[in-house]
Amino acid sequence: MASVVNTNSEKTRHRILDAAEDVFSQMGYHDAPVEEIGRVTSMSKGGIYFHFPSKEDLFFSVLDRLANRLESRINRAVESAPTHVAGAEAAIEAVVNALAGKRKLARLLLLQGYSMGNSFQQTRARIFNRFAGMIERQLNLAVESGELPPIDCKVAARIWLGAISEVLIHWLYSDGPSPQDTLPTLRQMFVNSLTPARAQPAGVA
Amino acid sequence: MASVVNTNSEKTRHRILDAAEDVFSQMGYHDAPVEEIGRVTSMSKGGIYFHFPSKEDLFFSVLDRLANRLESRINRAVESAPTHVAGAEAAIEAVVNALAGKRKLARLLLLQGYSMGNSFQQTRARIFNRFAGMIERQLNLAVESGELPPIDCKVAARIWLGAISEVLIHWLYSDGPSPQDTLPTLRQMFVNSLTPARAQPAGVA
DNA sequence: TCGAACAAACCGACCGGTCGGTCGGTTATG
DNA sequence: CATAACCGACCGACCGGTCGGTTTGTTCGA
Repeated sequence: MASVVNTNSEKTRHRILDAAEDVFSQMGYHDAPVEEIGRVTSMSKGGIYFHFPSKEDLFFSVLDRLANRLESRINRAVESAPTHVAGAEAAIEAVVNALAGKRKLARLLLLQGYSMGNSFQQTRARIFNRFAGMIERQLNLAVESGELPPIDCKVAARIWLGAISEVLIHWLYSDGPSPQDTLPTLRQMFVNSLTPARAQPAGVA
Repeated sequence: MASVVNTNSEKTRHRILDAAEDVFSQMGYHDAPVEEIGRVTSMSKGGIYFHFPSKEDLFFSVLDRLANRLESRINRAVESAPTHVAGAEAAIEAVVNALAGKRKLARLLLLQGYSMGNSFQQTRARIFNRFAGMIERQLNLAVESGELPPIDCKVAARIWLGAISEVLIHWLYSDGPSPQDTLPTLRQMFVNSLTPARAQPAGVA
């Protein structure tokens, strides 16, 4: 959170980014006219285009800022975990905790970009790869240190990234209870999935 | 697969749906002009609007048809499974198998709708709920029959729906190998996640 | 068997509205 | 007074949907 250059211009940039975060998360990329962001910022469209070269660029900046915040939060959670498995667990938990209760940010990160069309896919992939990579790294460490039996950490990370993402999205769509309620189950299944099961109780062939 | 009324009109509807499937999956909802679907169908925009009341309606029809096909495919897979756990497993596998190698359909189902904006969310939720419900039902049966210890089947189904969805999406973005290669890991982790783990090998607190 | 009469299917020019981006001009700032 | 910051009218392109009109198919009476 350093590197905050307090130029006036820099402050305005932040004001615009804040407003864009709101507007994009509520209306989605496509349905959010730049003028609306101007309205929230009390600034004209031209003013915004003075600070950002294009609407796409503005949106990407918003996403990057959000992803960075989330990433450092995850890192903090991972670092204070006692084991590597616990680290991976903590990473997952951190994402859920960070986005639960903040519908706006969750919507923004998980849904509202797609309306940009195919040029969004690259960015979506980049962001998800970052998070998948963080989980994967923890799993790899856990395997190397003998905490876990050898598994395909790449796929495992992807699976669990998808799991939390879908849990969050489902929460966004259906005004259900907080996704934090699912954390016990999520945690349990996560740990189980990484370690070989006992022999099945009474399974048929 | 019955109820195929061979009216000429009905045939044209199908032709349009086929074309729309192609066009939407390649360009996404928003970036696909109705005229483009007309071009593929060798029909004018007006002609298409004679058969469908709106672009949205057309898109929903395409999605429904696809979801129905997928659902019956899953049902067939589930029915021929020996146990309920195997049934859930088969459901997951069926989705992956059905969409692997068919990028077009996968893109359509998993990505290209979002560009419609907020009115898509309802439909997305409906479709995903259908599939989550199918998995959930199998898990419930497995718990009731004693194949599985009691677990939160709703959340578990959601988790695994998210897992396969993310695996597929990742495949769509990165020109990686077929997602069928991940099936062994997917299967293994799925089964493990449902049954309690052995005591951890050497875990710290 | 033919063709008038009617309807279903289809055409494509056009309308209306939106919105990203531009640019000449105006106001703050140092 | 020079430069950065900002304004907002305007341009140009796009596209969903409409509608008057043409074509194609069907029916039915003579």
